[in-house]
Amino acid sequence: MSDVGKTISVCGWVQRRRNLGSLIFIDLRDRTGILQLAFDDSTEREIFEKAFSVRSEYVLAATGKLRERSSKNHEIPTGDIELEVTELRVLSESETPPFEIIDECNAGEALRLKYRYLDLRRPALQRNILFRHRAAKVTRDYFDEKGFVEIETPILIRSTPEGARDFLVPSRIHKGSFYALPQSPQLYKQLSMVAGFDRYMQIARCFRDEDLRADRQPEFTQVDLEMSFVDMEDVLSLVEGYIARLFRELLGLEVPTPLPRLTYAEAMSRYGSDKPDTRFGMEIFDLSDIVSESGFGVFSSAVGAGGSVRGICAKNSVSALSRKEIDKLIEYIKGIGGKGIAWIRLGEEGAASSFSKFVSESEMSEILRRAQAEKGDVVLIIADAKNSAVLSQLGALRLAVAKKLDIIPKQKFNFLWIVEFPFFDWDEEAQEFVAMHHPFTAPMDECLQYLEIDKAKVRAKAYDLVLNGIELSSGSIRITDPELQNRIFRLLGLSEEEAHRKFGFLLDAFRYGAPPHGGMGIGLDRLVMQMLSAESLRDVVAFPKLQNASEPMTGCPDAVDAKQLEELGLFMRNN
RNA sequence: GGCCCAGUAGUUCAGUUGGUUAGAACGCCAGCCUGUCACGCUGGAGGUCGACGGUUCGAGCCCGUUCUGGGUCGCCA
Repeated sequence: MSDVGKTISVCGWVQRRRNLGSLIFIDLRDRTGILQLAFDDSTEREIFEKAFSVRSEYVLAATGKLRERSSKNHEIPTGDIELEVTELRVLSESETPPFEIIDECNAGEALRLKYRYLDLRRPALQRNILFRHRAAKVTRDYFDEKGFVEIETPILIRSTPEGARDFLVPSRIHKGSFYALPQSPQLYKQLSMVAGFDRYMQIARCFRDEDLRADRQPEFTQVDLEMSFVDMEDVLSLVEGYIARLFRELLGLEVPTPLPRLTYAEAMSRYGSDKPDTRFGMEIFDLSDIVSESGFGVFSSAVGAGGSVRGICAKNSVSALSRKEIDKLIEYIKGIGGKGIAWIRLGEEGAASSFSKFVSESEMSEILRRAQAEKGDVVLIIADAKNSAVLSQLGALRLAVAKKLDIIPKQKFNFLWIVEFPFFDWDEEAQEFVAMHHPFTAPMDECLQYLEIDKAKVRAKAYDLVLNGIELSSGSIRITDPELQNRIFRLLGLSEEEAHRKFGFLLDAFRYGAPPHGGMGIGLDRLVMQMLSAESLRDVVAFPKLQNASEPMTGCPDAVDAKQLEELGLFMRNN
């Protein structure tokens, strides 16, 4: 190192102190790494004693001369040098932390979140947060270069009771009225298009008052985009450029573009999911034609009732998927609303099946041929009178089996566009068609003719970007034609009056020259999580919430005092 | 709201069929140690076994209730 011999000052936290009697080493840590401080018989007595009294996580300022170590450590970048300390100040003492500040620390998440400021000192989390910073930087650079304008949209907005639950904020000035926190800047970015900012972007905080998951936080960050005078292809290729740039600059990986595409219908029939993980095969096959007349009533009645019988084939899994393990899978399927699983195990000593006594040999061999099953494989079959149930259960089963067999390759990034989403979604409870997307999503041009006649046939100009089975982003081309918009509102059972009450400001805006536009929102937290192969969003969000939506460090949410409630004109019911 | 898993030392965990004084590792404290780097060696402190109730001569262990955390389904246009 060229700096050897120089006198420098450093500040940082004590990672570790090694006391060898008349020789003390301290590993001083800051976010750039570790530097070893050395104290020996040449060190002034007073300083040596100070070094002796230092403990983990004390904050130190040390001055001294950099020198080569007499025995080097090749494990760390600064392993060749150390600081011969001539001045030492303890800037701050530290109590013993509740867990060790090391990457190998496996203290419980709740404890680590209670002391998040300590957790964040761990190099792994420091790296994640810095990585995220760089991702945000690349994002701004890319879209700036493409002519996008970053516009901040409000956090206190009008509640639009569509989709997820809103977080509400009571108004003091307008008692009894509430703001909502945005689920996304959707309406404002569309208004920005009307305002003539034909390329908008924002790294936007979004809020949804729904239950949490490992990949779902109540507040999250989205790279939010909207563009005027574009069609779907423009949006897709722009986002592909963004993804490619991000992976190139941050990971040194080339993401081949254009990214592969699947229609929603294809994704559902092959993977049983609108966000398929394509890092492994195990695609779904249809057995309905083979078993429609089957002696196995479960099969034939499912087909007869308009449903289907489909399966997946788990290659080389006969030892991993014992009957006991299959029973567990059956329990799992029952847990998500299924009736069960029919199975065939192709073991060394021949085939065993849960339904062989009900079907003919020829039927069985046809099933195996369709499954492309060979010795060592296990075929899992689901039958239901509802096609969508068969597919979604097999989709879930496919993932569960892949995890069980550990056949999902790590360090692989499979991007996938899902296009041609259905415009309407059949609501089983209400027995009616409801919007699958927000009501400003445009139907595909060739589907306009079916709007009133055959809702199931209508597809939307909507698209999702999926990465390794996780929905990263979704977007659409919007409706800007007031006539079509009113038609859609009617079809969704929204009266003109109601539509105007909810979205009047947007509809009004569209009367004054609305450019055709479309856009997308890309989940930054999820994207960064995937890029870092992190297990949970909590590894890439600096101050996340627990599964119960609380934050143990600050103790939020919490009750407020009576005066605050009174000012807001609110009262609490005691139950 | 449903289902599954886990709560034992500061932390991560072990704890046999219900049986004497509940253990380990790391961390912490003290002593020894001149080249460590996950330093080493010796010693020490540290526990309402999540809480409540029950069964039993006897409960960390069995039963019930409850609380907490995680995962998941519902939910997330």
